[in-house]
Amino acid sequence: MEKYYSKIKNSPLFCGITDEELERMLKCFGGYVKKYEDGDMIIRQGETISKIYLILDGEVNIEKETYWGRRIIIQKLYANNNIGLSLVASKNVEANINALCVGHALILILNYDKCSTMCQNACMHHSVLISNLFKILSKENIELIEKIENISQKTIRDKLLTYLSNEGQKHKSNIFEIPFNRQELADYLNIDRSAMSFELSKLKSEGLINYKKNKFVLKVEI
Amino acid sequence: MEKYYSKIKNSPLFCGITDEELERMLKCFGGYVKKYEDGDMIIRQGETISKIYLILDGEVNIEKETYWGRRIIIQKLYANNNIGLSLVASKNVEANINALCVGHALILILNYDKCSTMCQNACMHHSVLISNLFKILSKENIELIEKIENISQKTIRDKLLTYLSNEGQKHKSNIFEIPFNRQELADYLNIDRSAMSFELSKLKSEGLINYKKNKFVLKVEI
DNA sequence: TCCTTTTTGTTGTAATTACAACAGAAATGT
DNA sequence: ACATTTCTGTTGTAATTACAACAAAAAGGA
Repeated sequence: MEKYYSKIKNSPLFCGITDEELERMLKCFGGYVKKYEDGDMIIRQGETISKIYLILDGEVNIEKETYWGRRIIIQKLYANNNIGLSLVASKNVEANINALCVGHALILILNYDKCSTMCQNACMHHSVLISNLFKILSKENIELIEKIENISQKTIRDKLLTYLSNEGQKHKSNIFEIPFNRQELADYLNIDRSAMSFELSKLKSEGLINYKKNKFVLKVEI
Repeated sequence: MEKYYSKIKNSPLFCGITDEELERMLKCFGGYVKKYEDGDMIIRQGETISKIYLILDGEVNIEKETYWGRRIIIQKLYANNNIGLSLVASKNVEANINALCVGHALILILNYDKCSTMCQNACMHHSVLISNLFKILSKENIELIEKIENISQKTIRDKLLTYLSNEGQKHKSNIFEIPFNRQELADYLNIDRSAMSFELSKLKSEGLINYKKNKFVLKVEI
């Protein structure tokens, strides 16, 4: 557990909390680290969630399956991100997503019930933590709206250009790597993979973008 | 101002806060009520937001305009909802949406800066408020994911069925009113209005749904 | 009431997409 | 290095959609 302290300390979740406080809080919240392997379900649609999941290492896809069996990728999460945070606030809310491990991952798991009841008045750190939770959810909210913008474009071309432009702005650069392979990107943008590949080629041949595997270059201002 | 107290008191934002506390907090946060008319911009894309907006009465559309000039309706908000809450957490974040008044609306406006600095240690209500903020954002998060589910369906038919099914579940009934007119619903689901009308007619003729104006009846389990 | 405006429904056509099937490239394991 | 598997790109066709143009219905105002 101790070997993860530095990682945990630097997460937005524990931002503004000192080392000794952190140690006490982790005990208080029954914190432990769990390993997941490729394909493992960390959160399953329909479950009731009362734990806070913090990714220490690895990659997690937030997905949904349609009634007709198609996969929707809502977002991809990395180290320092929380999984399903919006589900712990209200008890009796069923998870509306699946959280799937991609490759190996290390997840810190905290008991939010203990966090919210035992510390309500006792811990002065509780207010720092809940303030952090608010900030984290705010960021996630903004990212979800960005995703809505991406997939709300009319054509495959517009979806790609909007997505790539947004990624460029996030990286503050015209050169960046995207976190998806082609099939994942298609499932994220809700389009057919082969049609997407075709459109990417077209954009490349027109000189608007360049790419090799996951590395993209934007040659235009959108 | 006093005449709005009962409305304000019953909002999720001030849940768990007593009457006297509320009065003190409203003064402390420089709270005031502002009237908006149809088409007024409450929040404009690109602005930096440092105020909390609480809808006391009326209807507000959260929208985005695409690069190509098309309207995207992200969500429709009503009394007791907050506008752009995710924007106040981090200063220097530019609004990624427009908030437009639909018809008349009454909005309570609070100064979040005062709320977060002055009360950091002084007010014990601050922690209640920030806990409420977390819960509100959680709910919004879940709704955004639901919207993503709706618009991620492949065909117009699937989008309509998914949307109507989700609305039915929310109302816990097969009979319910939707908050959108046809054009708004099309802009919410990112589809063409006329094509949507055509598909609605088809669903009605097939006996899967029934509707008249905004009142819908689901005749199947989805 | 009548007229005007707004909203909703209908239809045909051009554009776009999904899908399937396959080829080529890259990655992986032995 | 080779075989195998996974990932990416290409193409043709059927299905779906956007768009425009218009008709019908409903709502609102004088």
